[in-house]
Amino acid sequence: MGLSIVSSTLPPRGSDLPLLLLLGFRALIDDVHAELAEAGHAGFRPLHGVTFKAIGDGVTASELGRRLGVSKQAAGKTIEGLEREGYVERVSDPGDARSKIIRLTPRGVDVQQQAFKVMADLRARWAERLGEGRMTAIEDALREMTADRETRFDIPGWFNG
Amino acid sequence: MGLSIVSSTLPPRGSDLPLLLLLGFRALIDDVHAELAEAGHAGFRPLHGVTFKAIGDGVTASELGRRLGVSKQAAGKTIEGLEREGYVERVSDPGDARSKIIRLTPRGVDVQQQAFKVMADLRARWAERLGEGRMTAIEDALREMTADRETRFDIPGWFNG
DNA sequence: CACGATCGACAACCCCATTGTCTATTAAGG
DNA sequence: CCTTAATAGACAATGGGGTTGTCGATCGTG
Repeated sequence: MGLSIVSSTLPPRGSDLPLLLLLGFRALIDDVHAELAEAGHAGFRPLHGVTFKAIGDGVTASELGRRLGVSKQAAGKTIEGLEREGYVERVSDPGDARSKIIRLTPRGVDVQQQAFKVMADLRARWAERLGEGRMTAIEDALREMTADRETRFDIPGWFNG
Repeated sequence: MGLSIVSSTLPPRGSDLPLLLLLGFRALIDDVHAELAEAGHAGFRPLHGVTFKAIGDGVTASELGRRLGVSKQAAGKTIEGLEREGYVERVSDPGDARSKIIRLTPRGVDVQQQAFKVMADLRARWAERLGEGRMTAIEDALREMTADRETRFDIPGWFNG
């Protein structure tokens, strides 16, 4: 009875690397958003972060949908939410009367800058604990192992299937 | 014009650690599921993997809902899907007439074993490329930095908000 | 200037998760 | 025992978020 925690299907040694990467990612993201919440951006979610990355310097709703792996209508809904909270705005494209360009507002840029700063701070804290050598070794290793992969932003659809 | 790729809000050095961890995680998971698809488990999604982890050696629908951070009804729906594909089964709890225990079928155990094996293989491939020393250094570092965090399974709700 | 493609808006639909309610069962205490 | 509070799972009603489909306006190309 007391051994019920020992599964009949023991995972082999070395199979926990994905979990470790996920845990590390989550730890950082959680810390970032805890800080953002204190800075007056409590409604800002991890998903918004990748949306910001997908927006970049400005995109149309259609293009954003493609990048996020959802329909343009779904992207439009996401935009509405961010617009309501004052993070993004939609302006007419002077070069294309059909398009409206979605871009970050000053408030949106502010969150992004703060997020970047917190991430850098957290990275520094990790480096302090691990040593700068080990820290850069990890980053270099991850860069090397993911060099052939393109950065994709369709996280929810990818994970949930 | 040619510089439009340079954003006006440059991310500071070191702020890409979360992205690197996410990319590494995704790379591994994508490779795992590519292999699983070839082994006759094409319908098996990343979300199913964390569900399996949450199921462990057997849980009730209510407990599974709590672990996944969703309602017990939502957990029930997820179970229905996995049941339909033959990965899990629900058996009456001999010790509690109210409960039905959800647990992996032999087919479910098979996917899990294969997934574990592929993960270990991928880890070995990484180690081959990076050197065993750097590989274990990464794992140790990640374990150290996430030691105080508990493993949670509420990924979708956590990320999407 | 004609034609096909694309943008965004609008509408209808659907899936999934949520809350609320119900019955059966369990566990704890008088 | 017997009462009472808590919990498991089934069922129903609701709502949000996503999808497809359609439309007029605009762009690009030949």
